[in-house]
Amino acid sequence: MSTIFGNRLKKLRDEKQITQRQLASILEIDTATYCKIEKGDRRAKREQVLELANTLKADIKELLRLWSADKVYDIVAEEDEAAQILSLVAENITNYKRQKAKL
Amino acid sequence: MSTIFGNRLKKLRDEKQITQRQLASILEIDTATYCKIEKGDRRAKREQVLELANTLKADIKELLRLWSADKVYDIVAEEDEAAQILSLVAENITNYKRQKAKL
DNA sequence: TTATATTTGCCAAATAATGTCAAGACGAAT
DNA sequence: ATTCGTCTTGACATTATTTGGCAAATATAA
Repeated sequence: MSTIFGNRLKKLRDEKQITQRQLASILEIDTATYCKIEKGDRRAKREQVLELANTLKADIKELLRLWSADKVYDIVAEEDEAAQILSLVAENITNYKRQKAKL
Repeated sequence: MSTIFGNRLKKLRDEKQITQRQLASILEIDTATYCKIEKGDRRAKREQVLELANTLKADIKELLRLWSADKVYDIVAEEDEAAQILSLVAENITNYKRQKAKL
């Protein structure tokens, strides 16, 4: 699994000098689970991302972006035309927005 | 759910004048299930995509691309910074490839 | 209407994801 | 070398999500 989010999380945690145990406690999960989130073995829940951003005084939008990126990465990394898939999706998103705006 | 793949599938099927029932039979699934795949209510399995491409004489890579795109779309469509997420992933893919090439 | 094709809702089975526990590994002391 | 605290890993139970089938409903033709 991808660790775009986890790596950032660890960096933030190191900067703030907080232990995994402390964060785990705030999220009300086992330290093992938190560890896995940081290592990319488990996915954080959306609400947990918000809680983490809050606790670490980090940019919520940035963390959510990284968190989503991990999910996307895991899907396209397995495909050989990853870049093309991404632009295809970008296209569709744009079209959808354009359509929505027209209404 | 997204229908990038399903729409293409229907188009191909219409062109070839094949019924859902026929395709369902080839995939060895219920027609209802096939219907859902086309409508985007169910996700086809990877092997089913291959089988479909084969049966419809369509470009396997194209179908796989659309199929993956659906999965990605569903993830980023919920986020407000979808485009940024996509480019972030594209970046990471590139970096990874570059790293891999260096070895 | 009658026949065929497509679609929907609901349920059970299969699969995947999440979390905990217990045990192990690593470092920095002492 | 042992102790202490932190971090990591693996196996397992629990939960959530996904999948497929059945039956009924709704089109679409003929």
